[in-house]
Amino acid sequence: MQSVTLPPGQPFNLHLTLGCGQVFRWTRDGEWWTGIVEGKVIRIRQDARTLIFTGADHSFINHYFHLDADLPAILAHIDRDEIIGSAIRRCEGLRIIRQPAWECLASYICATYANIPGIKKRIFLLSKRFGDSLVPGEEKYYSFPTPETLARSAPCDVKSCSLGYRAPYLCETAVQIARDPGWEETMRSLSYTDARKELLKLKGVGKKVADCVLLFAFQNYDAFPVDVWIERIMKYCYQGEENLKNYDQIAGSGRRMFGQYAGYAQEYLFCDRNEIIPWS
DNA sequence: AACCAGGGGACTC
DNA sequence: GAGTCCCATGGT
Repeated sequence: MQSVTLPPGQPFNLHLTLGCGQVFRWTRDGEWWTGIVEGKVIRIRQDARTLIFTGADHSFINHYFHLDADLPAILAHIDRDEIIGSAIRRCEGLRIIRQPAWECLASYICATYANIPGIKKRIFLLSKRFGDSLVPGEEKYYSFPTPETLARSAPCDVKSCSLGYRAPYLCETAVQIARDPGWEETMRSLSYTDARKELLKLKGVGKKVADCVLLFAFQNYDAFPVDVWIERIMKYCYQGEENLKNYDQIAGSGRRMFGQYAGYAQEYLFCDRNEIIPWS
């Protein structure tokens, strides 16, 4: 059992961070969360300013949960009005996780037009079917399958994982990534615009998925993914001051309004969606 | 530019 | 058990 103490003045809320829908491989049991990241089974709970965990080391926890970032400074950047201000108050301590790139890409391809419980189930089935068992004897913990494994699982019986019409997209993208071992490194060397263009070449990756991957896997904190909830929130709250008809207008407005940490604003708005949208 | 298919789980009633 | 919705994309 290891622990880290949060730096003074740095808010962190484990439940919000793991439960807000940015990651799909964590499950909560009371105060404890269990997750699988990069082939490791991690258990973690928060006790006030202390994180208690097994399965990973300090530097991993620090990096993964973005604890090295100055969250109050980030929130000060995006705190431009009462709506985001309320979201910040209600969701304070939510941090954007640094996700493994391939798993993030694959997960958000599977996440298209699906609800979060359904996404979690699909990712679990995919890992169970194609990943490696991490705790022999237990049928719960499997690594996320590599692109090579999925690419080989010809012509993709990935369909057995409730992926529906997403299955061929995931398989095609797995083939593409498997062919390009330097993909992640290349992506990290590109600008937001160029990296986005590369992502959009992949099957099953449209603007929304691309922006999620840029934000969650490649730390482009100015990316502003627009899903149905963000679209509703933006239209409900900012219709008067912005043109918000299509994806580019909404994402562009978000990026202009919230600046270099627009992605953090997006996560806080998404997290607070049930309070912002009165009929949800 | 605007429509529509596609698969299926989760949730509501 | 029907109806609706869901962190959208691809194709026409």
